[in-house]
Amino acid sequence: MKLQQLRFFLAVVDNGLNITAASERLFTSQPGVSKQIRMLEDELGLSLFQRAGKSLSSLTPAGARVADRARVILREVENIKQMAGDLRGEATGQLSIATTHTQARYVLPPVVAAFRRRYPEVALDLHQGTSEQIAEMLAQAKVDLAIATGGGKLFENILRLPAYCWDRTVLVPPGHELAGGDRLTLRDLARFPLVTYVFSFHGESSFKQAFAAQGLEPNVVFTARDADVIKTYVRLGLGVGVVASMAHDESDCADLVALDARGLFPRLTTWVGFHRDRLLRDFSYDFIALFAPHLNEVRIGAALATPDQNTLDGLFADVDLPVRGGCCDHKPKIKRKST
Amino acid sequence: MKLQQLRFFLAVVDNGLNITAASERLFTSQPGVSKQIRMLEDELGLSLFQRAGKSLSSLTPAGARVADRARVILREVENIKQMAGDLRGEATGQLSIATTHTQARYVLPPVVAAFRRRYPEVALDLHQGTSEQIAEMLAQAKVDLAIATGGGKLFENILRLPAYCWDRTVLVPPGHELAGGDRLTLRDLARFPLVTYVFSFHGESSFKQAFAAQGLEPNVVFTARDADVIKTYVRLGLGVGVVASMAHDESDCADLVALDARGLFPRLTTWVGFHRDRLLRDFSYDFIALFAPHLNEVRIGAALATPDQNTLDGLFADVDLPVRGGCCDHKPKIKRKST
DNA sequence: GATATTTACGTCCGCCGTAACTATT
DNA sequence: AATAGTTACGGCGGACGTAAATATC
Repeated sequence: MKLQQLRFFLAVVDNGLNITAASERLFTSQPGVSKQIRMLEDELGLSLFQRAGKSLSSLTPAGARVADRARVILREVENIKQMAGDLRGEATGQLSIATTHTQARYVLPPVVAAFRRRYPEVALDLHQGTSEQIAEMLAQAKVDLAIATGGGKLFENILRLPAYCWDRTVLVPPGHELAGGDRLTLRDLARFPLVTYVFSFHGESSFKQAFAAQGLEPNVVFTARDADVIKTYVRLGLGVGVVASMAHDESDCADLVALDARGLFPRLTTWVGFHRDRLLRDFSYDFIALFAPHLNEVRIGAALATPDQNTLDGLFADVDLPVRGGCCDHKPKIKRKST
Repeated sequence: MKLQQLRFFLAVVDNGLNITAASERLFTSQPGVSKQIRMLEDELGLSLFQRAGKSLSSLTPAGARVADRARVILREVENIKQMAGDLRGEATGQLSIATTHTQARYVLPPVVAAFRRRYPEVALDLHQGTSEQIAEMLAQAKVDLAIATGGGKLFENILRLPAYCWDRTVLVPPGHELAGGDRLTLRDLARFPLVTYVFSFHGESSFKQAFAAQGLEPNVVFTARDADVIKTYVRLGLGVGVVASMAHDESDCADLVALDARGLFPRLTTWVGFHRDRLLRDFSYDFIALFAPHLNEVRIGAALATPDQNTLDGLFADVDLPVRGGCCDHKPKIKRKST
């Protein structure tokens, strides 16, 4: 058994059982892939694929089990290579991060800037996408880290570490009836056409739930993937904007009025996540620490030692997660232990 | 990186950093091993060994970490091969078991006989040794299963499944003062010279503790590794024998009197254990089930899913472990659930 | 007929083993 | 001197790529 045989085999599995596609991704010839797979099958003495004539129609049960094990092997090979880079003391390499527009546009810029200063030799790839796309990229190991909010079942086998919390902020044009009024209520909001994020599977559904809990039905007239688009339409007077608190910054103050919506909607937690079994480069952990200083080596080590995501909360009991918002950022602080 | 390079590397590590010894074990030439290791080091860009001139003096920290990962890889390769044997539906192969004399001589014979009837094509290797030797063989993956009693820290990373319980039996020659007397006490035993097992690190120390708890000091005049030797000396009138209850069978009744020692010493549990991460052949699980019928696929699966040996007890809460003794064997039974 | 896989075959890299050499005791 | 490891080198197997054949749609 050769590592290459396993690599070829998995490439075929991951490319819809298409040997030609797999060979192209592997930058090798198609007959070579075909042959190595036959040789692997011969050595193991079993068929990995169900064949319909010449083409592969499906994985056999045996093939599926071999594929699972093969993934472990190739992951560990990858881990050794990553480790070697760190042990050589090199600060070169690549760090790929999947995240949402809000993070990439409003939260990560200073983090990325600091990271690039510290690691000028590391190529940083920021992949932007929906929760589903982020989960997909992480599952396929196309990215090292994910930074997102909510997500529930999408992120199985992913270690998610809480980074910070945020609320929503309501944006209206200057002079709008809601501007300068009393403390905002959901009832107020329900009276106006709303402009907010596209509803995805993840936490955003809490938007509608908050209204429903008070017997209200929000009048959402327009949704967009990112806050910049939402703001544009709010400026046009199309409606009242509801965005993530981080998405409101000083530059908006000129022509938009931000209203505090804390308490109206449930507070959300943005996390940074990665595959439990994939070893990250040292600089990746540094990136995480730059992004969320409480996520230091010790805490991440403890989190990795916790087998289950659900029992992880206790680890962060002593951390007062920072709450981020355009005008009220504050640094994370560690709770004093109650005596 | 090639699997062979990892294999060569680990062989050197496991042979006292002696390349020649490693090459012999690998049935290949010494320069080949030397070269492949250099190539692995070149590819990873780091030294795996600390070299003193030409010879290897120690593993570098990097080498140690690579070795750990490499072991995972080769173990998974091994697992794939084992799995292939099962998936082919073959009932051929090898099953190596490390165990103690008592098990091999008194407990396993009927199990082995039944196993051999069912799997005539499987070569069964029984390796007999002390607890320490058994732990060693299991740790080095020289055996698939271990069957032993006690052992505490010796068996880290080993999944130990309780198989049955046993007490000690006291053996005396016919006509001995203790024969036919009242219920035996430790005080009685302490009055006579005793013949029992060699004290090892494991549960046997409970022997002395039982006496010490009553302020008694046993007079052990002779110790042996196995019950047959002990019986021989008891027959010679050298002293009173204290053996595992399984070690007394009908053939002894002619010239030895067995006295029930239940309650005098703590009850011991014999377990069957194997490496958590090593995949066993199907017939190995069948062997376990033959040995301890309550250790069926479901329970072993549940035990494998339990990350920690210490939290494993709950899994067997509903099992009434059989107690084995020369004259009072009984089958395991499942406790009725209390309503 | 277009697409996809296997078979066939020639090239070349790289692994292996022998032999000679070097360092260490 | 004996033991252990590296360097040198020739043989050979096997991996790869091109080209042709074959099966599938």
